[in-house]
Amino acid sequence: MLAFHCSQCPTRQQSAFKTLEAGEVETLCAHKRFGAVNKGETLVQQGSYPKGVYCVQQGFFKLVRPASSGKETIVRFAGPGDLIGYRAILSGEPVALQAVAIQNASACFVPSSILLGFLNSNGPFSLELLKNTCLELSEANRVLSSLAQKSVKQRLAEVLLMLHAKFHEDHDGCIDVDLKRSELADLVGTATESLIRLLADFEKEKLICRDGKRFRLSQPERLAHLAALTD
Amino acid sequence: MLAFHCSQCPTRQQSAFKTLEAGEVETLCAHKRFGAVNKGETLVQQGSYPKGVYCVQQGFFKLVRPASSGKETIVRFAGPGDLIGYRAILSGEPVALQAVAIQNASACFVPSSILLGFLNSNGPFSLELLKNTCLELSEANRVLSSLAQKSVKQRLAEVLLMLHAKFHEDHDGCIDVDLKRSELADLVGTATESLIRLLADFEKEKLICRDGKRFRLSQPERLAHLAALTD
DNA sequence: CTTTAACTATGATAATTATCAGGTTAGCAA
DNA sequence: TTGCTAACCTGATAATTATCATAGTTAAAG
Repeated sequence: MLAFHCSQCPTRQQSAFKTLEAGEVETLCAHKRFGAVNKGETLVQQGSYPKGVYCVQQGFFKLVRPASSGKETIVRFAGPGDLIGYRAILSGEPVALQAVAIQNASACFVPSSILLGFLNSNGPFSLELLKNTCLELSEANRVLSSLAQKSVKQRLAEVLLMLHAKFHEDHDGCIDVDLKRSELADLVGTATESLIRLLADFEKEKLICRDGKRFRLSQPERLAHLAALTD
Repeated sequence: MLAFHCSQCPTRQQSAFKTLEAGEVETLCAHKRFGAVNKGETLVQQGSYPKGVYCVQQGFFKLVRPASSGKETIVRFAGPGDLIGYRAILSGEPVALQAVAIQNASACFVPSSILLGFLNSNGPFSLELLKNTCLELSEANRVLSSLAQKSVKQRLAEVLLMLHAKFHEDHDGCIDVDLKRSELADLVGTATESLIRLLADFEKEKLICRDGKRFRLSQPERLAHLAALTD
Protein backbone atom coordinates (compact mmCIF):
# COMPACT_ATOMS: atom_id res chain seq x y z
CA MET A 1 0.00 0.00 0.00
CA LEU A 2 1.15 3.49 -0.80
CA ALA A 3 1.57 6.28 1.66
CA PHE A 4 -0.52 9.34 0.98
CA HIS A 5 0.70 12.81 1.18
CA CYS A 6 -0.65 13.76 4.58
CA SER A 7 -2.72 16.58 3.14
CA GLN A 8 -4.73 14.01 1.23
CA CYS A 9 -4.69 11.19 3.75
CA PRO A 10 -8.25 10.18 4.57
CA THR A 11 -7.09 8.49 7.75
CA ARG A 12 -5.61 11.72 9.02
CA GLN A 13 -9.11 13.19 8.91
CA GLN A 14 -10.17 10.57 11.44
CA SER A 15 -7.24 11.22 13.72
CA ALA A 16 -6.33 14.04 16.07
CA PHE A 17 -4.13 15.34 13.24
CA LYS A 18 -7.27 16.58 11.52
CA THR A 19 -6.95 19.73 13.63
CA LEU A 20 -3.58 20.67 12.12
CA GLU A 21 -3.23 23.74 9.96
CA ALA A 22 -1.88 23.58 6.40
CA GLY A 23 1.67 24.44 7.36
CA GLU A 24 1.68 21.92 10.16
CA VAL A 25 0.44 19.24 7.79
CA GLU A 26 3.47 19.92 5.63
CA THR A 27 5.72 19.56 8.65
CA LEU A 28 3.98 16.33 9.57
CA CYS A 29 4.37 14.99 6.08
CA ALA A 30 8.02 15.90 5.86
CA HIS A 31 8.86 13.95 9.00
CA LYS A 32 6.44 11.03 9.10
CA ARG A 33 7.58 7.59 8.02
CA PHE A 34 5.10 5.10 6.62
CA GLY A 35 5.57 1.43 7.38
CA ALA A 36 3.78 -1.88 7.04
CA VAL A 37 3.30 -4.25 9.97
CA ASN A 38 2.47 -7.88 9.40
CA LYS A 39 -0.09 -9.75 11.42
CA GLY A 40 1.47 -10.88 14.66
CA GLU A 41 4.30 -8.35 14.58
CA THR A 42 4.88 -5.95 17.45
CA LEU A 43 4.67 -2.26 16.66
CA VAL A 44 5.54 -0.99 20.12
CA GLN A 45 7.38 -3.04 22.69
CA GLN A 46 6.33 -2.82 26.30
CA GLY A 47 9.02 -1.26 28.48
CA SER A 48 10.67 0.64 25.64
CA TYR A 49 11.10 4.40 25.45
CA PRO A 50 9.56 5.35 22.13
CA LYS A 51 11.05 8.07 19.95
CA GLY A 52 7.67 9.00 18.53
CA VAL A 53 4.08 8.00 18.05
CA TYR A 54 2.35 5.84 15.49
CA CYS A 55 -0.75 6.87 13.62
CA VAL A 56 -2.54 3.70 12.52
CA GLN A 57 -3.37 3.72 8.82
CA GLN A 58 -4.86 0.31 8.15
CA GLY A 59 -5.67 -2.74 10.20
CA PHE A 60 -6.05 -3.21 13.91
CA PHE A 61 -3.67 -3.65 16.79
CA LYS A 62 -4.31 -5.21 20.15
CA LEU A 63 -2.83 -3.35 23.10
CA VAL A 64 -1.82 -5.93 25.64
CA ARG A 65 -0.44 -5.89 29.11
CA PRO A 66 1.69 -8.97 29.71
CA ALA A 67 2.33 -10.28 33.21
CA SER A 68 5.34 -12.20 34.40
CA SER A 69 3.06 -15.20 34.86
CA GLY A 70 2.67 -15.40 31.10
CA LYS A 71 -0.93 -14.26 31.23
CA GLU A 72 -1.84 -11.36 29.01
CA THR A 73 -4.70 -8.91 29.10
CA ILE A 74 -5.96 -7.18 25.99
CA VAL A 75 -6.71 -3.69 27.24
CA ARG A 76 -8.12 -2.34 23.99
CA PHE A 77 -7.80 -2.27 20.21
CA ALA A 78 -6.37 0.53 18.10
CA GLY A 79 -7.49 1.04 14.51
CA PRO A 80 -7.24 3.55 11.68
CA GLY A 81 -6.79 7.10 12.97
CA ASP A 82 -5.78 6.04 16.47
CA LEU A 83 -2.50 7.30 17.88
CA ILE A 84 -0.31 4.84 19.75
CA GLY A 85 2.40 5.68 22.22
CA TYR A 86 1.80 9.32 23.05
CA ARG A 87 1.25 8.69 26.73
CA ALA A 88 4.76 7.37 27.20
CA ILE A 89 6.11 10.45 25.45
CA LEU A 90 4.11 12.85 27.59
CA SER A 91 5.04 11.16 30.83
CA GLY A 92 8.57 10.12 29.98
CA GLU A 93 7.78 6.69 31.35
CA PRO A 94 8.35 3.45 29.46
CA VAL A 95 5.53 2.11 27.33
CA ALA A 96 2.98 0.26 29.46
CA LEU A 97 1.13 -1.58 26.71
CA GLN A 98 2.54 -3.66 23.91
CA ALA A 99 0.95 -3.06 20.49
CA VAL A 100 0.65 -6.16 18.31
CA ALA A 101 -0.99 -6.28 14.88
CA ILE A 102 -3.93 -8.66 14.72
CA GLN A 103 -4.17 -8.12 10.97
CA ASN A 104 -1.75 -7.05 8.29
CA ALA A 105 -1.58 -3.37 9.06
CA SER A 106 0.24 -0.15 8.42
CA ALA A 107 1.07 2.93 10.44
CA CYS A 108 2.94 6.20 10.15
CA PHE A 109 5.69 6.98 12.60
CA VAL A 110 5.85 10.59 13.80
CA PRO A 111 8.91 11.72 15.82
CA SER A 112 8.32 13.01 19.35
CA SER A 113 9.70 16.44 18.54
CA ILE A 114 7.07 16.97 15.86
CA LEU A 115 4.26 15.82 18.13
CA LEU A 116 5.43 17.95 21.03
CA GLY A 117 5.69 20.93 18.69
CA PHE A 118 2.06 20.58 17.72
CA LEU A 119 1.03 20.14 21.33
CA ASN A 120 2.82 23.31 22.37
CA SER A 121 1.67 25.54 19.57
CA ASN A 122 -1.71 24.21 18.52
CA GLY A 123 -4.37 24.40 21.22
CA PRO A 124 -7.11 22.63 19.27
CA PHE A 125 -4.77 19.71 18.65
CA SER A 126 -4.11 19.30 22.38
CA LEU A 127 -7.82 19.57 23.01
CA GLU A 128 -8.61 16.94 20.41
CA LEU A 129 -6.05 14.57 21.87
CA LEU A 130 -7.49 15.31 25.30
CA LYS A 131 -10.96 14.36 24.10
CA ASN A 132 -9.64 11.11 22.63
CA THR A 133 -7.87 10.27 25.86
CA CYS A 134 -11.02 11.02 27.83
CA LEU A 135 -12.96 8.55 25.70
CA GLU A 136 -10.32 5.91 26.27
CA LEU A 137 -10.49 6.59 29.98
CA SER A 138 -14.26 6.23 30.04
CA GLU A 139 -13.99 2.94 28.25
CA ALA A 140 -11.21 1.74 30.55
CA ASN A 141 -13.33 2.59 33.59
CA ARG A 142 -16.26 0.73 32.12
CA VAL A 143 -14.19 -2.41 31.55
CA LEU A 144 -12.62 -2.05 34.97
CA SER A 145 -15.97 -2.08 36.72
CA SER A 146 -17.15 -4.97 34.56
CA LEU A 147 -14.19 -7.01 35.68
CA ALA A 148 -14.91 -6.11 39.29
CA GLN A 149 -18.66 -6.72 39.20
CA LYS A 150 -19.66 -9.17 36.54
CA SER A 151 -19.29 -12.90 35.95
CA VAL A 152 -17.19 -14.33 33.16
CA LYS A 153 -20.38 -15.17 31.28
CA GLN A 154 -21.61 -11.60 31.43
CA ARG A 155 -18.23 -10.28 30.38
CA LEU A 156 -18.13 -12.59 27.40
CA ALA A 157 -21.53 -11.30 26.28
CA GLU A 158 -20.20 -7.79 26.64
CA VAL A 159 -17.05 -8.55 24.69
CA LEU A 160 -18.99 -10.13 21.83
CA LEU A 161 -21.16 -7.05 21.53
CA MET A 162 -18.12 -4.80 21.69
CA LEU A 163 -16.39 -6.77 18.93
CA HIS A 164 -19.52 -6.56 16.80
CA ALA A 165 -19.67 -2.79 17.23
CA LYS A 166 -15.97 -2.32 16.57
CA PHE A 167 -15.34 -4.72 13.69
CA HIS A 168 -18.79 -4.83 12.09
CA GLU A 169 -20.09 -7.76 10.02
CA ASP A 170 -18.61 -9.52 7.05
CA HIS A 171 -20.68 -10.69 4.06
CA ASP A 172 -22.05 -13.59 6.10
CA GLY A 173 -23.17 -11.47 9.01
CA CYS A 174 -20.29 -12.69 11.16
CA ILE A 175 -18.09 -10.42 13.26
CA ASP A 176 -15.34 -9.37 10.89
CA VAL A 177 -12.30 -10.20 12.95
CA ASP A 178 -10.14 -13.26 13.57
CA LEU A 179 -9.11 -13.80 17.12
CA LYS A 180 -7.77 -16.96 18.68
CA ARG A 181 -9.60 -18.48 21.63
CA SER A 182 -6.73 -17.46 23.83
CA GLU A 183 -7.07 -13.87 22.63
CA LEU A 184 -10.78 -13.85 23.39
CA ALA A 185 -9.89 -15.14 26.84
CA ASP A 186 -7.32 -12.35 27.25
CA LEU A 187 -10.06 -9.91 26.36
CA VAL A 188 -12.61 -11.33 28.77
CA GLY A 189 -10.09 -11.89 31.51
CA THR A 190 -10.48 -15.61 31.99
CA ALA A 191 -8.76 -18.90 31.21
CA THR A 192 -8.86 -20.18 27.63
CA GLU A 193 -10.62 -23.39 28.66
CA SER A 194 -13.34 -21.48 30.49
CA LEU A 195 -13.87 -19.29 27.47
CA ILE A 196 -14.20 -22.26 25.15
CA ARG A 197 -16.82 -23.84 27.38
CA LEU A 198 -18.81 -20.63 27.56
CA LEU A 199 -18.76 -20.26 23.79
CA ALA A 200 -20.16 -23.78 23.53
CA ASP A 201 -22.86 -22.85 26.06
CA PHE A 202 -23.76 -19.72 24.12
CA GLU A 203 -24.09 -21.78 20.97
CA LYS A 204 -26.35 -24.29 22.73
CA GLU A 205 -28.50 -21.44 23.97
CA LYS A 206 -28.68 -20.11 20.39
CA LEU A 207 -27.09 -16.83 21.39
CA ILE A 208 -24.44 -17.19 18.72
CA CYS A 209 -23.88 -19.21 15.54
CA ARG A 210 -20.47 -20.42 14.58
CA ASP A 211 -19.45 -20.16 10.96
CA GLY A 212 -16.04 -21.82 10.91
CA LYS A 213 -13.83 -19.70 13.09
CA ARG A 214 -16.21 -16.76 13.04
CA PHE A 215 -19.38 -15.95 14.93
CA ARG A 216 -22.71 -14.49 14.14
CA LEU A 217 -24.64 -12.90 17.00
CA SER A 218 -28.05 -14.42 16.44
CA GLN A 219 -29.75 -12.65 19.32
CA PRO A 220 -27.86 -9.51 20.26
CA GLU A 221 -30.74 -8.30 22.44
CA ARG A 222 -30.50 -11.37 24.63
CA LEU A 223 -26.73 -10.96 24.83
CA ALA A 224 -27.19 -7.35 25.90
CA HIS A 225 -29.68 -8.43 28.51
CA LEU A 226 -27.33 -11.11 29.77
CA ALA A 227 -24.49 -8.61 29.98
CA ALA A 228 -26.68 -6.27 32.06
CA LEU A 229 -25.69 -3.41 29.82
CA THR A 230 -28.19 -1.15 31.50
CA ASP A 231 -25.64 -0.59 34.26
CA MET B 1 -12.58 27.10 56.02
CA LEU B 2 -12.06 30.20 53.95
CA ALA B 3 -11.74 30.36 50.21
CA PHE B 4 -8.52 31.85 48.93
CA HIS B 5 -8.29 34.30 46.17
CA CYS B 6 -7.27 32.00 43.35
CA SER B 7 -4.03 33.87 42.78
CA GLN B 8 -2.92 32.85 46.24
CA CYS B 9 -4.51 29.43 46.40
CA PRO B 10 -1.83 26.82 47.13
CA THR B 11 -4.08 24.06 45.85
CA ARG B 12 -4.35 25.74 42.47
CA GLN B 13 -0.60 25.32 42.14
CA GLN B 14 -1.10 21.56 42.35
CA SER B 15 -3.87 21.54 39.78
CA ALA B 16 -4.00 21.99 36.03
CA PHE B 17 -4.98 25.60 36.75
CA LYS B 18 -1.36 26.30 37.65
CA THR B 19 -0.76 26.88 33.94
CA LEU B 20 -3.16 29.84 33.79
CA GLU B 21 -1.91 33.34 33.13
CA ALA B 22 -2.60 36.21 35.52
CA GLY B 23 -5.63 37.49 33.64
CA GLU B 24 -7.09 34.01 33.42
CA VAL B 25 -6.63 33.54 37.15
CA GLU B 26 -8.73 36.66 37.66
CA THR B 27 -11.43 35.22 35.41
CA LEU B 28 -11.29 31.94 37.29
CA CYS B 29 -11.59 33.69 40.62
CA ALA B 30 -14.49 35.83 39.50
CA HIS B 31 -16.55 32.80 38.49
CA LYS B 32 -15.54 30.02 40.84
CA ARG B 33 -17.73 29.13 43.77
CA PHE B 34 -16.25 27.60 46.88
CA GLY B 35 -18.25 25.04 48.80
CA ALA B 36 -17.89 22.55 51.63
CA VAL B 37 -18.90 18.91 51.30
CA ASN B 38 -19.49 16.77 54.35
CA LYS B 39 -18.25 13.22 54.65
CA GLY B 40 -20.65 10.92 52.86
CA GLU B 41 -22.19 13.63 50.70
CA THR B 42 -22.26 13.34 46.94
CA LEU B 43 -20.48 16.05 44.98
CA VAL B 44 -21.33 14.78 41.52
CA GLN B 45 -24.24 12.48 40.80
CA GLN B 46 -23.82 9.70 38.29
CA GLY B 47 -26.00 10.22 35.23
CA SER B 48 -26.24 14.00 35.63
CA TYR B 49 -25.12 16.58 33.09
CA PRO B 50 -22.79 18.82 35.06
CA LYS B 51 -22.69 22.57 34.46
CA GLY B 52 -19.05 22.79 35.39
CA VAL B 53 -16.09 21.09 37.02
CA TYR B 54 -14.97 20.87 40.61
CA CYS B 55 -11.45 21.54 41.75
CA VAL B 56 -10.91 19.67 45.01
CA GLN B 57 -9.51 21.90 47.76
CA GLN B 58 -9.41 19.71 50.81
CA GLY B 59 -10.21 16.14 51.62
CA PHE B 60 -10.69 13.13 49.40
CA PHE B 61 -13.52 11.84 47.26
CA LYS B 62 -14.13 8.31 46.09
CA LEU B 63 -15.22 7.99 42.48
CA VAL B 64 -17.58 5.07 42.31
CA ARG B 65 -19.40 3.26 39.59
CA PRO B 66 -22.64 1.80 40.95
CA ALA B 67 -24.32 -1.15 39.28
CA SER B 68 -28.00 -1.96 39.26
CA SER B 69 -27.18 -5.00 41.41
CA GLY B 70 -26.27 -2.66 44.23
CA LYS B 71 -22.59 -3.50 43.96
CA GLU B 72 -20.27 -0.57 43.68
CA THR B 73 -16.74 -0.26 42.41
CA ILE B 74 -14.38 2.44 43.60
CA VAL B 75 -12.54 3.40 40.46
CA ARG B 76 -10.19 5.90 42.03
CA PHE B 77 -9.81 8.68 44.60
CA ALA B 78 -9.63 12.40 43.92
CA GLY B 79 -7.82 14.73 46.29
CA PRO B 80 -6.58 18.32 46.49
CA GLY B 81 -5.80 19.74 43.07
CA ASP B 82 -7.72 17.09 41.16
CA LEU B 83 -10.43 18.19 38.75
CA ILE B 84 -13.69 16.26 38.76
CA GLY B 85 -16.21 16.15 35.96
CA TYR B 86 -14.37 17.55 32.97
CA ARG B 87 -14.75 14.40 30.92
CA ALA B 88 -18.52 14.65 30.89
CA ILE B 89 -18.22 18.26 29.78
CA LEU B 90 -15.83 17.46 26.96
CA SER B 91 -17.89 14.56 25.68
CA GLY B 92 -21.35 15.92 26.39
CA GLU B 93 -22.21 12.57 27.94
CA PRO B 94 -23.68 12.14 31.39
CA VAL B 95 -21.31 11.68 34.30
CA ALA B 96 -20.11 8.10 34.52
CA LEU B 97 -18.70 8.14 38.03
CA GLN B 98 -20.32 9.37 41.19
CA ALA B 99 -18.08 11.46 43.46
CA VAL B 100 -18.65 10.96 47.19
CA ALA B 101 -16.65 12.61 49.97
CA ILE B 102 -14.90 10.11 52.23
CA GLN B 103 -13.84 12.93 54.54
CA ASN B 104 -15.15 16.37 55.27
CA ALA B 105 -13.99 18.14 52.16
CA SER B 106 -14.24 21.27 50.08
CA ALA B 107 -14.12 22.08 46.40
CA CYS B 108 -14.46 24.98 44.02
CA PHE B 109 -17.04 24.85 41.29
CA VAL B 110 -15.98 26.29 37.93
CA PRO B 111 -18.61 26.78 35.21
CA SER B 112 -18.17 24.89 31.94
CA SER B 113 -17.93 28.08 29.91
CA ILE B 114 -14.88 29.21 31.87
CA LEU B 115 -13.18 25.84 31.56
CA LEU B 116 -13.89 25.60 27.84
CA GLY B 117 -12.56 29.11 27.38
CA PHE B 118 -9.23 28.15 28.94
CA LEU B 119 -9.09 24.97 26.87
CA ASN B 120 -9.63 26.88 23.65
CA SER B 121 -7.24 29.73 24.29
CA ASN B 122 -4.54 28.30 26.51
CA GLY B 123 -2.52 25.49 24.92
CA PRO B 124 -0.41 24.71 28.00
CA PHE B 125 -3.58 24.29 30.04
CA SER B 126 -4.96 21.73 27.58
CA LEU B 127 -1.62 20.01 27.58
CA GLU B 128 -1.50 19.87 31.36
CA LEU B 129 -5.00 18.42 31.53
CA LEU B 130 -3.99 15.95 28.84
CA LYS B 131 -1.03 14.84 30.94
CA ASN B 132 -3.25 14.40 33.98
CA THR B 133 -5.73 12.36 31.99
CA CYS B 134 -2.93 10.21 30.62
CA LEU B 135 -1.79 9.43 34.14
CA GLU B 136 -5.31 8.46 35.12
CA LEU B 137 -5.53 6.26 32.08
CA SER B 138 -2.27 4.51 32.92
CA GLU B 139 -3.52 3.86 36.39
CA ALA B 140 -6.89 2.62 35.13
CA ASN B 141 -5.15 0.22 32.77
CA ARG B 142 -2.99 -1.06 35.59
CA VAL B 143 -6.00 -1.74 37.80
CA LEU B 144 -7.87 -3.26 34.88
CA SER B 145 -5.15 -5.81 34.23
CA SER B 146 -4.85 -6.53 37.94
CA LEU B 147 -8.52 -7.39 38.07
CA ALA B 148 -8.12 -9.61 35.04
CA GLN B 149 -4.97 -11.39 36.14
CA LYS B 150 -4.58 -11.43 39.88
CA SER B 151 -6.29 -13.13 42.79
CA VAL B 152 -8.28 -11.26 45.39
CA LYS B 153 -5.42 -11.73 47.82
CA GLN B 154 -2.93 -10.15 45.46
CA ARG B 155 -5.27 -7.30 44.73
CA LEU B 156 -5.77 -6.61 48.42
CA ALA B 157 -2.01 -6.42 48.88
CA GLU B 158 -1.88 -4.00 45.97
CA VAL B 159 -4.69 -1.88 47.35
CA LEU B 160 -3.09 -1.63 50.78
CA LEU B 161 0.14 -0.41 49.24
CA MET B 162 -1.74 2.05 47.06
CA LEU B 163 -3.61 3.44 50.07
CA HIS B 164 -0.35 3.79 51.95
CA ALA B 165 1.21 5.72 49.08
CA LYS B 166 -1.84 7.93 48.59
CA PHE B 167 -2.87 8.70 52.16
CA HIS B 168 0.47 8.37 53.96
CA GLU B 169 0.85 7.51 57.64
CA ASP B 170 -0.68 9.08 60.71
CA HIS B 171 1.24 9.62 63.95
CA ASP B 172 0.97 5.90 64.77
CA GLY B 173 2.34 4.74 61.44
CA CYS B 174 -1.10 3.66 60.27
CA ILE B 175 -2.57 4.46 56.87
CA ASP B 176 -4.22 7.82 57.35
CA VAL B 177 -7.65 7.09 55.94
CA ASP B 178 -10.91 5.67 57.27
CA LEU B 179 -12.68 3.29 54.96
CA LYS B 180 -15.39 0.82 55.81
CA ARG B 181 -14.83 -2.85 55.10
CA SER B 182 -17.39 -2.61 52.36
CA GLU B 183 -15.46 0.25 50.79
CA LEU B 184 -12.24 -1.71 50.88
CA ALA B 185 -14.13 -4.52 49.18
CA ASP B 186 -15.42 -2.10 46.52
CA LEU B 187 -11.83 -1.08 45.95
CA VAL B 188 -10.48 -4.60 45.64
CA GLY B 189 -13.45 -5.85 43.66
CA THR B 190 -14.65 -8.59 45.97
CA ALA B 191 -17.38 -9.36 48.52
CA THR B 192 -17.17 -7.72 51.92
CA GLU B 193 -17.02 -11.07 53.71
CA SER B 194 -14.12 -12.25 51.56
CA LEU B 195 -12.27 -9.04 52.25
CA ILE B 196 -12.75 -9.39 56.00
CA ARG B 197 -11.39 -12.92 55.94
CA LEU B 198 -8.35 -11.88 53.96
CA LEU B 199 -7.60 -9.04 56.36
CA ALA B 200 -7.68 -11.55 59.19
CA ASP B 201 -5.32 -13.80 57.21
CA PHE B 202 -2.95 -10.91 56.57
CA GLU B 203 -2.93 -10.14 60.26
CA LYS B 204 -2.19 -13.75 61.12
CA GLU B 205 0.66 -13.74 58.65
CA LYS B 206 1.96 -10.54 60.31
CA LEU B 207 1.66 -8.58 57.08
CA ILE B 208 -0.43 -5.91 58.76
CA CYS B 209 -1.21 -4.74 62.31
CA ARG B 210 -4.60 -3.45 63.24
CA ASP B 211 -4.81 -0.41 65.43
CA GLY B 212 -8.52 -0.05 66.04
CA LYS B 213 -10.03 0.61 62.67
CA ARG B 214 -6.73 1.49 61.06
CA PHE B 215 -3.86 -0.55 59.72
CA ARG B 216 -0.14 -0.45 59.83
CA LEU B 217 1.74 -2.22 57.05
CA SER B 218 4.31 -4.11 59.08
CA GLN B 219 6.07 -5.69 56.11
CA PRO B 220 5.44 -3.67 52.95
CA GLU B 221 8.15 -5.58 51.07
CA ARG B 222 6.36 -8.86 51.62
CA LEU B 223 3.09 -7.25 50.56
CA ALA B 224 4.75 -5.98 47.40
CA HIS B 225 6.12 -9.41 46.71
CA LEU B 226 2.74 -10.99 47.26
CA ALA B 227 1.12 -8.49 44.91
CA ALA B 228 3.67 -9.39 42.22
CA LEU B 229 4.30 -5.70 41.68
CA THR B 230 7.16 -6.46 39.35
CA ASP B 231 4.63 -7.01 36.57
C1' DC C 1 0.72 -36.19 0.93
C1' DT C 2 2.72 -36.63 5.19
C1' DT C 3 4.53 -34.60 9.36
C1' DT C 4 4.52 -31.30 12.74
C1' DA C 5 3.06 -27.74 15.54
C1' DA C 6 -0.44 -24.84 17.00
C1' DC C 7 -4.91 -24.43 18.18
C1' DT C 8 -9.40 -26.15 19.86
C1' DA C 9 -12.02 -29.00 22.68
C1' DT C 10 -13.58 -31.94 26.72
C1' DG C 11 -13.38 -34.30 31.23
C1' DA C 12 -12.01 -34.56 36.00
C1' DT C 13 -10.68 -32.15 39.82
C1' DA C 14 -9.17 -28.56 42.87
C1' DA C 15 -9.01 -23.89 44.24
C1' DT C 16 -11.09 -19.64 44.73
C1' DT C 17 -14.73 -16.77 45.77
C1' DA C 18 -19.64 -15.62 46.67
C1' DT C 19 -23.66 -16.19 49.26
C1' DC C 20 -26.52 -16.91 53.15
C1' DA C 21 -27.37 -17.05 57.88
C1' DG C 22 -26.31 -15.97 62.22
C1' DG C 23 -23.69 -13.77 65.59
C1' DT C 24 -20.73 -9.90 67.99
C1' DT C 25 -19.11 -5.42 68.68
C1' DA C 26 -18.97 -0.39 68.59
C1' DG C 27 -20.89 3.95 68.38
C1' DC C 28 -24.54 6.90 69.37
C1' DA C 29 -29.04 8.93 70.75
C1' DA C 30 -32.57 9.00 74.07
C1' DT D 1 -27.43 3.57 81.45
C1' DT D 2 -30.44 1.42 77.80
C1' DG D 3 -31.70 0.48 73.44
C1' DC D 4 -30.85 0.92 68.61
C1' DT D 5 -28.46 0.66 64.40
C1' DA D 6 -24.75 0.03 61.46
C1' DA D 7 -20.69 -2.06 60.99
C1' DC D 8 -17.87 -6.07 61.63
C1' DC D 9 -17.00 -10.91 61.90
C1' DT D 10 -17.48 -16.19 61.46
C1' DG D 11 -19.16 -20.59 59.80
C1' DA D 12 -21.35 -23.50 56.47
C1' DT D 13 -22.30 -24.15 51.92
C1' DA D 14 -22.77 -23.44 47.04
C1' DA D 15 -21.32 -21.51 42.82
C1' DT D 16 -17.86 -20.07 39.89
C1' DT D 17 -13.64 -20.46 37.78
C1' DA D 18 -8.89 -22.30 37.19
C1' DT D 19 -5.91 -26.01 36.44
C1' DC D 20 -4.25 -30.28 34.69
C1' DA D 21 -4.48 -34.02 31.61
C1' DT D 22 -5.51 -35.57 27.24
C1' DA D 23 -7.50 -36.00 22.79
C1' DG D 24 -9.15 -34.20 18.44
C1' DT D 25 -8.61 -30.65 14.58
C1' DT D 26 -6.70 -27.62 11.63
C1' DA D 27 -3.23 -25.45 9.08
C1' DA D 28 1.10 -24.83 7.61
C1' DA D 29 5.77 -26.66 6.02
C1' DG D 30 8.56 -29.86 3.99
